[in-house]
Amino acid sequence: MKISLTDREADVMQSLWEHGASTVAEVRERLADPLAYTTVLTVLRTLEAKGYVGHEEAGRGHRFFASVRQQAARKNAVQHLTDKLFKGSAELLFSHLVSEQKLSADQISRMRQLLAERADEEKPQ
Amino acid sequence: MKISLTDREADVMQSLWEHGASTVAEVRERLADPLAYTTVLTVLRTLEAKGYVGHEEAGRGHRFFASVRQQAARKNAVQHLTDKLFKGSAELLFSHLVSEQKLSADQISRMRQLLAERADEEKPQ
DNA sequence: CGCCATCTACTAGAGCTGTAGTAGATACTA
DNA sequence: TAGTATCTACTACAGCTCTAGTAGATGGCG
Repeated sequence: MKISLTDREADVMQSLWEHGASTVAEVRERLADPLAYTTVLTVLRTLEAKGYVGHEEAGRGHRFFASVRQQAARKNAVQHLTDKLFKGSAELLFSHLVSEQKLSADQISRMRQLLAERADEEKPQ
Repeated sequence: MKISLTDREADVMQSLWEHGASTVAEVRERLADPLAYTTVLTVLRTLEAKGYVGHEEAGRGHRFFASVRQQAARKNAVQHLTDKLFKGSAELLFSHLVSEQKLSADQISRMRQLLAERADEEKPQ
């Protein structure tokens, strides 16, 4: 499944991924920007129409929940970025990250650790 | 300067970054999708209005050129993605890349190399 | 019971994106 | 020079994004 989120949709999905099934009011409270109640509802409806969110009855109102995993959305977005600006090369994106982002020594060492583990998996003995 | 490109704009910019100053016809030929001449021109005009592209007279027509660097556009895009889907953490994006993208042993070793160099710079002795 | 708060559904409108047509200028070509 | 190709400028329009208002249902409170 192809997942593509607009900026605002990403904000809302983030809220659902982090806090689980939520009412409109709850999502709204958590958003950094002050939006009208109906605005948040509209975004949720759009997300539902796209199939990324579902809802269940909950007393007076609805409770919305993410029906796609964050991992999947991330993967799609990274793929898209890679295609559009890094000629489809994840490695290019990677080296951009390493050279452009200001990384602390700690971060670098954690990344090296990750890669080392990864390399071990690839080539067990 | 904040750079934000739509999908189609990114295609066009890519063409300019790769091949340097170009006429509309040249850009058009290079695009993967078959677009009308005027469509390409419109995109270039939009890019110019946004300040990402400039042009100079060239005989009968114009020759357009990128006036922002690819590096800058990439940085902006990565930053945006990081903010929207990775809670602002470049490290999180990184570990996603390592664990989700299918990387060859070669790629992993090149990445490790990169990080090793980087680590040396951080902590010279 | 009548009022107020809360909620969803529907509607709306401005701005951006993507694509392209038409008009008019210009230049090459027979 | 008349015709054709090429180019830019201007206009257009559908679809998406973002935001929010209005109407109408429903439930709690005094």
